[in-house]
Amino acid sequence: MPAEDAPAPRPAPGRPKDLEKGNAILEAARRLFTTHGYDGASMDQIAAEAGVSKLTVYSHYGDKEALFSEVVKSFCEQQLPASLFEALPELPLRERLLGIGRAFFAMISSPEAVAGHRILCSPRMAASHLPALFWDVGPQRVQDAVSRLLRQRVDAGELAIDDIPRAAAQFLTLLKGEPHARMLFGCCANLKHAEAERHLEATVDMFLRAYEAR
Amino acid sequence: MPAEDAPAPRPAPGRPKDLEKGNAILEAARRLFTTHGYDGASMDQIAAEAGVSKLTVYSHYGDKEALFSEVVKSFCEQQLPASLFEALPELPLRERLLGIGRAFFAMISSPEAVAGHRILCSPRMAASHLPALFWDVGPQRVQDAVSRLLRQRVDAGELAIDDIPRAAAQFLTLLKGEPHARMLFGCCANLKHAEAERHLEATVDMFLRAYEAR
DNA sequence: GTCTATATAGCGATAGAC
DNA sequence: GTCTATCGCTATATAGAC
Repeated sequence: MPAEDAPAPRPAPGRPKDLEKGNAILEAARRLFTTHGYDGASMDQIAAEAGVSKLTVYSHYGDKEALFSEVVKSFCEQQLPASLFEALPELPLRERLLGIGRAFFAMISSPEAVAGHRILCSPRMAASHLPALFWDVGPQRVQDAVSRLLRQRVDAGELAIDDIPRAAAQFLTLLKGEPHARMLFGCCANLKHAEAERHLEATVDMFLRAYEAR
Repeated sequence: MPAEDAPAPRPAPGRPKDLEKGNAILEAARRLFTTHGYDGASMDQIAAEAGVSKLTVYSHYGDKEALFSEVVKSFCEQQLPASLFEALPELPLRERLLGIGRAFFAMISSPEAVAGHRILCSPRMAASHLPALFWDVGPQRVQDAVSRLLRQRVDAGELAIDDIPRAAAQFLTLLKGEPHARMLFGCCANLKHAEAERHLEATVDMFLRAYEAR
């Protein structure tokens, strides 16, 4: 007997596949933006890659800039490694800094992160406030977390630092260093594992020579 | 007596105003590329700004990419401060590093240099070999010069450095630092003079604490 | 060698049928 | 809510007159 009174394979007749298609669009946009840049990824390509029509993209996200903004937002939320924000005072300082450095350097070295960096500081974004927004939810949060960690080690007498936020910025700047600059300019493929590890050790060693309590 | 045998107001009848117009095009291109980016500056605008026709631009430089390449080349040649490449061993080390830092930071902080950096690491340039070329004639040359200077001070017993090229890269990385990153992302106008000076001193002090011979 | 006018193509965004 | 077809605009690069 097919007399089911309300089988309702679609619970919400109004907008059945919204979320599904919305996520497909977001993923397609993330892929195409990171591989071809902002101008290089056309709304036609994004719609085709997501398997929907172009107007569906527009009805979900308004326009291209709003779609890109959503991509950046979701990207930042899933990128920051939790290990950066734990104190772990039981670990020796050098090991703790090496751990932070390893996670941070891996994060900024991923092809998607490099591509995102390139887009966000490109001339196309100069008039937008999105880069400044990204700075607050990305680099600034990391820097604050490192400042808190340094503060603890200073209080414990392990470090002698005058200006802690500046030292945190210096540490992160050194971690990026020449390898990250070369990646931005496309001068090299990713570092080999041994080279990256050598870079991390050299960074931590230099930082500790400058700031370790004598 | 007007009997000059070859007055020749035009020495080369074949192409009378070539160099003049060529330089006007180059200057117009430099201005528009640095203010509007690579894609943002159209060949129409460049031709109009230079006071010539668009076809003249094409006949002089071939296509847009070649024109941009010429702009980068001429820009690099006139940007590098000579003071970076002098040894000046009679100056105290800290003053010498501060001088280098001041010149280097001023160079990379100029609106044109920031705009150039943005363009050269933009996704639009990812497929080109121009960024790699720029790296060799720009950052790499500076880094080599700093390496030579550090080598002298190590030989003089003032510094204790294991890996000199890496230390040179660290010094330049620190000089760029957070301020330069913020400029790239458009998070701030130029630093005030006092802030920049404080940044330079903090950089040199940290570098010396890490590498000064004890 | 230089100019005006145009060919060709791609973009973001939208109107109307279902 | 979703799709096909198209508008309006701007770009690079080129053909033909002088």
